[in-house]
Amino acid sequence: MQLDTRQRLINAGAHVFAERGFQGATIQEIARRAEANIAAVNYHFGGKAGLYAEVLGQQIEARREPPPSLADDPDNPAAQLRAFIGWLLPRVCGPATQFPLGQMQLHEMAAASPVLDKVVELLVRPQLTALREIVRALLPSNASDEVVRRHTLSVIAQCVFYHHGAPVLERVFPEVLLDDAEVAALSDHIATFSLAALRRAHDRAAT
Amino acid sequence: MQLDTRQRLINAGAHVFAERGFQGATIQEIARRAEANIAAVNYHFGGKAGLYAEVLGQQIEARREPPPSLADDPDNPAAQLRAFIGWLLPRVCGPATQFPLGQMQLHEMAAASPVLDKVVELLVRPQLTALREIVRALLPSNASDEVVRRHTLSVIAQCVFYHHGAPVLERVFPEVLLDDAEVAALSDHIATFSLAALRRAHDRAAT
DNA sequence: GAGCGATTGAAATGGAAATTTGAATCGCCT
DNA sequence: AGGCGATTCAAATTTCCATTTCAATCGCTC
Repeated sequence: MQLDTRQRLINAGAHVFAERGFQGATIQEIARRAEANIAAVNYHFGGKAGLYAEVLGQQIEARREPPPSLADDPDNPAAQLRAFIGWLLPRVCGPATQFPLGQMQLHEMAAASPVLDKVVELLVRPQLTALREIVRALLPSNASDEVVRRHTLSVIAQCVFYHHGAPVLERVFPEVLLDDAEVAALSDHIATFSLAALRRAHDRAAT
Repeated sequence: MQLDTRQRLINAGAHVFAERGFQGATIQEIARRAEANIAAVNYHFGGKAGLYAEVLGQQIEARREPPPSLADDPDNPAAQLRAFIGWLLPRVCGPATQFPLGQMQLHEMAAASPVLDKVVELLVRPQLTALREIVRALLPSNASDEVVRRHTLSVIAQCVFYHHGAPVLERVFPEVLLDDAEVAALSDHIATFSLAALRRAHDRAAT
């Protein structure tokens, strides 16, 4: 069945904004892909900015499920870390067509706009908070907030790298294809790598 | 002393392109900051694109020193890893005014252009190759290329994260100031974290 | 099927920004 | 000083794109 013009514009906008960012996108291209007239953008959304806001709102809404948190299984933080990474990685490094939000965020980071604040508060901060509690449970109980923060960011860094670094990675390692199997293997590697480092920090503090 | 117009345009262009990217930058602003006439851009560089290429060329040239490599001290790969991270981190997360190339690369990654290829070949690949040899020396000798690559990327990920993630990080952790002392502490953390993970991978293979 | 608000379409309008132009000025050499 | 190529300047010109306009069409109610 055929979606109405309004929704077709939102879908097309998601792809074009993801590819080119807000500035680089043209409503001509969006309208062409949506098989709609350019005037429809202004009619339905009041302008390019209105469409952008609407696209972002829908994208954020579409992936608002909470991440695995320590509360799910307080006695096994190592398993929770694996679960968290397995949950996050496909979300940040899946194909752009599947998760345009990631590409849009990348554009936002290069040219911050007010909507970046919205993305941070609604998406990034809850994820970071959940991960921090898992990491805290894996570190010695007297670890300072600063130490916990640095370890948390070391884990997150490995996950988002495959997203932020994609344009560079596919040039340096063109043979690596980020399909589902590769993402699963990566998720396993990142969890093992991080747990090894965290365990060692824990052991060292015990001596 | 006063630089000539050509060089003033390149310097001003570096800042403006770093802040706004190629698309977002206007030659009006560049000319204004360089205290030059907009026609000078076309006269000296043939256009905005020509100036961009020239800025990028100078920036790449300015930081072409080779990274610490395993050949410097083949018997102590752990120290080499520390040296490498201590070398790379200030280069990727220093202030934008000091290293505009980082900001420009971020813009490039969000909207890849032909010059990204140049950045990758001249800067990224040599650094990645050097780090890979260090990591290989820290892993069991029978580690596959794939395993070495993943561990290498886990190390790099932690370094570039503070650059790519800066706009988000300063919103989530506004209290963290990336001054020289913090960069040094981070460099130490990343090296310790990574060495712990690598050692553990090595020990596990030995059993 | 007539009327009417909601939507769509093609063609203007307007503004911002890159590029071009041609005259004015500078630096230097004789 | 005078000439000449290199450079700078202000003022067009052109291009690209968002937005507006207004006429045409659709979908629904009476």
